[in-house]
Amino acid sequence: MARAAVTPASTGCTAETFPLIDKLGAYFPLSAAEIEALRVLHGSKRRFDRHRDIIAQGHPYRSVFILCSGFAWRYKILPDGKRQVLSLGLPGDLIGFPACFFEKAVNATGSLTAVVVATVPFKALHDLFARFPRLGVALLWTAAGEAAIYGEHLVDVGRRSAYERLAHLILELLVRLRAIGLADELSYILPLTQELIADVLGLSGPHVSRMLRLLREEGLIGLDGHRLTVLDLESLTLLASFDGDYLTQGRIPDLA
Amino acid sequence: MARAAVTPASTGCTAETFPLIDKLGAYFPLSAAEIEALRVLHGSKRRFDRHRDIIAQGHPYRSVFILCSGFAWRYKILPDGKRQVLSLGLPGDLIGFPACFFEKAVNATGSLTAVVVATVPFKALHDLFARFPRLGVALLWTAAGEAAIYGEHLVDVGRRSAYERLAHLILELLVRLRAIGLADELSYILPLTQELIADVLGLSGPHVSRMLRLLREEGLIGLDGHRLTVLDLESLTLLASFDGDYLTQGRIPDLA
DNA sequence: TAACGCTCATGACCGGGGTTAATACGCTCA
DNA sequence: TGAGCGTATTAACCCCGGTCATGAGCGTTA
Repeated sequence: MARAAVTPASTGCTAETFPLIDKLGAYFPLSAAEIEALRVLHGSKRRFDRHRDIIAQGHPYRSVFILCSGFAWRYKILPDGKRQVLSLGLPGDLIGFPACFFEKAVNATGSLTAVVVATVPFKALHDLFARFPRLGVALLWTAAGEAAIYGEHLVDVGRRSAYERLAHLILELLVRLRAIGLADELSYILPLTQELIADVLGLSGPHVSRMLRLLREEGLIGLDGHRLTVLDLESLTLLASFDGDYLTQGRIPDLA
Repeated sequence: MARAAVTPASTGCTAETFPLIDKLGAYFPLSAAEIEALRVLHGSKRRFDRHRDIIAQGHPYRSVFILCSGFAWRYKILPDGKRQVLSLGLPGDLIGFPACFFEKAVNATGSLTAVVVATVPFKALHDLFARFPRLGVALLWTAAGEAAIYGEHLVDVGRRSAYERLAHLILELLVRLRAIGLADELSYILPLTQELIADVLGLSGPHVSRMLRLLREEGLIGLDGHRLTVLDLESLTLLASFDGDYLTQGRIPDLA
């Protein structure tokens, strides 16, 4: 399944596609009316350059954003300057959750690359639920998927060694990027700097560098610029105790 | 606001109350029909002794559980035996999420104390959404609250020292338990063993013991058996860089 | 009352990973 | 072509917190 190399510039779909619809459609077959309603939801699009705040901590938001293209991150900065990345947003992900449910956003969300987001007023979301309850369930389903990812990240940071964490993140990104057509069978453009990887995994920059070198020396991965290639999937999977089930959200409850 | 001492045996409401309804009602005023529907949802109750699995990892579930009384935890055990607690369930919390959206539960959920749970078939939840879309939004709201808690836990484990983590957890539990009437102004019965605290915070048992001693020696907390008392709220808050906003989910979107 | 198990306490040891700093390697932009 | 910045690499040092071990306290069961 060879694909043309994905350049960092084209991280995601174009502004004309609807990755969220693709994603929900994979959960259960959408009716024409549902698809149309979701399209309408994408009405007002907005572009951000890289390294901008889409959601600023402490500000009020009455909207959710659908990430149409590009990468985003949710993060928190502590008073002493330490930073922790809470989640990585890929095209098709909903961002602005949970911020929209709070008086003031508890976390900031920013663009990692240039991004296009569709702004969905909370009210529109609520109306959508009223008209298409199945879509409400579907959104709960995506929230469940995110919760599962959080869980693995907690295990990473709490109980895995730096070496294992890195292996786990590499595999998680491989699976997630592959699901949206942004990775080849065994390789992808790493959309993160080492500094950011460190803040995802609760490590320091230099240590990420050390562990990446080790993974290279052990022949588990190849790294050429930002192009990462998994060389020994089996060893990496074992090392990280990686079980991709939490990412392949295959369950289809009886909504017929 | 003095309350009778809460003994570990009576952790939560009786089987006749509906803490989830109280919780949602605090979000926005529920109609009589909505309350009635939620009551019906509590139809089939089930009791578990302490230290049982309510949800076993790898098994399929087509239900959500409302925790009516007692404490629960969601956890993951790694192949090498290490354990990480992913979340703590208090009365009024929904458990079985995200398990019910997966073919096989990705995490296990167990009872910490004796518990009473109401079993809610996924189908019933879906029907509820169809009839009362506002309740669907309300459930998304509770999911948002959980997501915020996860975020803080990630920051804890990733970027705070053991001492700070402990302070943060103590304050989080104070606020959460107070919200459901299970804590006094500044003290509560700690529903966890030190071993479990360690697995929540990504630490070792002995180190939790050391840090608790330090907190006591510094005069920040008192600990008599399992009764924990916050002696210096201000210092503790500063130390943990604790901002309870993420727990007081006060936002009421326009659902009128 | 003794035996058992669970939980907590505390000490000795040491290793993983943080910190700091210096250097090198590209980019982009003049 | 070089200045300047962001990013990656590598080394020296050392501390936080894990591991292992021992023992105490205490409730439960026989």
